[in-house]
Amino acid sequence: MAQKIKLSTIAESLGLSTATISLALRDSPLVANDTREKIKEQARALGYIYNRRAASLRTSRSGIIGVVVHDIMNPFYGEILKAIETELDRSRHTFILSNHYDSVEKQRTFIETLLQLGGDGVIMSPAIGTPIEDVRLAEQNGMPAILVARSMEGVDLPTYRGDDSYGISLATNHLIGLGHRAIAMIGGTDQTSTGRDRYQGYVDALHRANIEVDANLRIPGPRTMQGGFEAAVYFLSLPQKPTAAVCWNDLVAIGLMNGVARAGLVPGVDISVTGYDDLEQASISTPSLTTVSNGQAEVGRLAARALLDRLEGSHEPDGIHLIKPEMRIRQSTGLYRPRA
Amino acid sequence: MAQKIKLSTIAESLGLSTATISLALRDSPLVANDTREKIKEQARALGYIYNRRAASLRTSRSGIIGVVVHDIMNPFYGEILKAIETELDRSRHTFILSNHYDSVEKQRTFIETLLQLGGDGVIMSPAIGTPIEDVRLAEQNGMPAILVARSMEGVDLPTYRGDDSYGISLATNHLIGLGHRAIAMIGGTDQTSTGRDRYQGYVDALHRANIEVDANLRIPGPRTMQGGFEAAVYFLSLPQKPTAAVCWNDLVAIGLMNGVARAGLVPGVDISVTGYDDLEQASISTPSLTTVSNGQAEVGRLAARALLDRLEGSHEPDGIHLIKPEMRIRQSTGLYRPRA
DNA sequence: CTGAAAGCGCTTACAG
DNA sequence: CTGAAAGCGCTTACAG
Repeated sequence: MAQKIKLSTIAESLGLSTATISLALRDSPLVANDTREKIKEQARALGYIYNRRAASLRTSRSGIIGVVVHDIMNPFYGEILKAIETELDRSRHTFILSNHYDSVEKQRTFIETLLQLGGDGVIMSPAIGTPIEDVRLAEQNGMPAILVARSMEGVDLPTYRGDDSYGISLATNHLIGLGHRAIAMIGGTDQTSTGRDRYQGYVDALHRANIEVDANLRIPGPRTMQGGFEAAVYFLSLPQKPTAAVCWNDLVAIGLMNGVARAGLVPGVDISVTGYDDLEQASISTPSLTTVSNGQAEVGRLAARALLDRLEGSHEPDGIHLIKPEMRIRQSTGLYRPRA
Repeated sequence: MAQKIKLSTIAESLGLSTATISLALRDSPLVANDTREKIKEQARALGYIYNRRAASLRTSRSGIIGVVVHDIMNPFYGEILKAIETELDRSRHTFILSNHYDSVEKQRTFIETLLQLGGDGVIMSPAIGTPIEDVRLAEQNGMPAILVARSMEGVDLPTYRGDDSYGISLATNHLIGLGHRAIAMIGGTDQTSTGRDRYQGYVDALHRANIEVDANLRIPGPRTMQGGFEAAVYFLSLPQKPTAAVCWNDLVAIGLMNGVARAGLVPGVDISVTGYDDLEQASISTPSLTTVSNGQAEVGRLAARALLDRLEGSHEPDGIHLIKPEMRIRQSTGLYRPRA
């Protein structure tokens, strides 16, 4: 590797000062047009690489934004990230990504690393059990935080997520409308706000239809395709003989349908199944999945915008911003028919 | 936010010099045990945050490693990334991730950003059409590059990927062994080394079995579940009435099976389908997918190790390191039976 | 075992 | 419109 090119290299080669070079490269109107062009030309010719660390040490702005979610391999988060990426790209921010796999430790390490790098802000879907201090750590060191997909009690941060309780009630009502009565709820956990809200939405919908809530019809836990697949056997063996399942998300629903099919029953005919999220693969599963659109793209876009606005000084109101979910009716749900 | 705590803050509060503080925090043996403990204690008490930008400006090592692949939402890359993450985590490196979506521009912007941040190295799955200069740009500025999943002609970089030609021949031979003769190849592109190698492996396997290669049985393009799903109609309408399909990857295969099922045929019985990659979802699709394990985890792990080794000065040999693929036989392939 | 001083490569008032 | 100088917060020889 050749001699390192820096501002002073360019300055000397042109007989100017580093101040002028610096200003020119950042398109300051303080530099004459001719000079600016000459400087940019020379920078290109020499293969100059801007040293952001030096700049950011001086300005205390790094252009780095951190994003930490449960698992980027989960397409639900993937779709949120894609929207965030699109939004940040156009503002020339670099984003640093991490999974926390619901480990509070891993999440804290990430926040600390981000602070060390001088991150300008962080978008997070907080890990289960995140202590308030960990979020405060960011804020107190001048790094604003925005929450996505999950809320946190006791902090007043801008939070963008779907209206889970309403969304799950759409799915539950849809099944009730088709004549189902023994409706199981599969997946999710009480440890997240999302989990509690969805279960509550399901319970409320049943109540409104005067259907007794049977706690044994709740199968908590599964959040993945594998989880849904494995839950199928247990689901089918329930003595209540449920004819429908409200699933935690599309992955669980698709896994469950595969499990049901493997057991010789036909999903959408013998067993009605709803998903949640409306992932890209929901419409092409077999049968195509009736689900609830959860507005991931909107969540990501709004969260990124909110953070960028904050960095520019304009202060969006704090608190929870709920995205309205929408029903997507496809082939995985059908009229009630009793189990053989 | 309170007063910024820096080394000198700690130094003054303890009546020591910043040099001592710096050494103590990094566990230098030059500092007495008692002093070190006192310093660490005080750093914690004051809520000191290490400024990596300042340190890296001085040492010209940032602890940042960049990773750029086609699309992190594709589980194939997701599995590679997960392995890289695991490996880098234990060496306390931060990794910056980006998709290039096969845009050479986006990829170059990423490399430039990484250089500006003083990245220590980069792991990349090069975008289609990547010019050699873009990779050289990294190397010439002291940022070693490692390639994964795709090779590049004309550069002598360490490259980790599966043996595609051999892998696809395993799948093709398996179908031939079941009695299939009209075997289509669905998906992929001649624009990547992987695409060319896989097609070649398929052609070679047919030749070896004295089966004439029919160019019309190749349906290039699809790389996603959606793509496989959409290809199903065309595939089923081919006048050669193929009874089997070697798919570009698991996603295409699963999409195709869904499309085949939607058309009223039974995948694994009427139409045999093989995938590639052995993603987690391959074993739980309906029917479970016969596929080729592509060693993603191994690719990611080895690539990360190779980069870390290089950063520590030991020089692994350059060139292509092929991971041996393995056949996974499941339910999506069955004995030949003529199409109705 | 600890300290004083220089320097990493920028940007930003301040002069002119 | 351009330049000289200070300083961002570290680390690293060099002294003692």
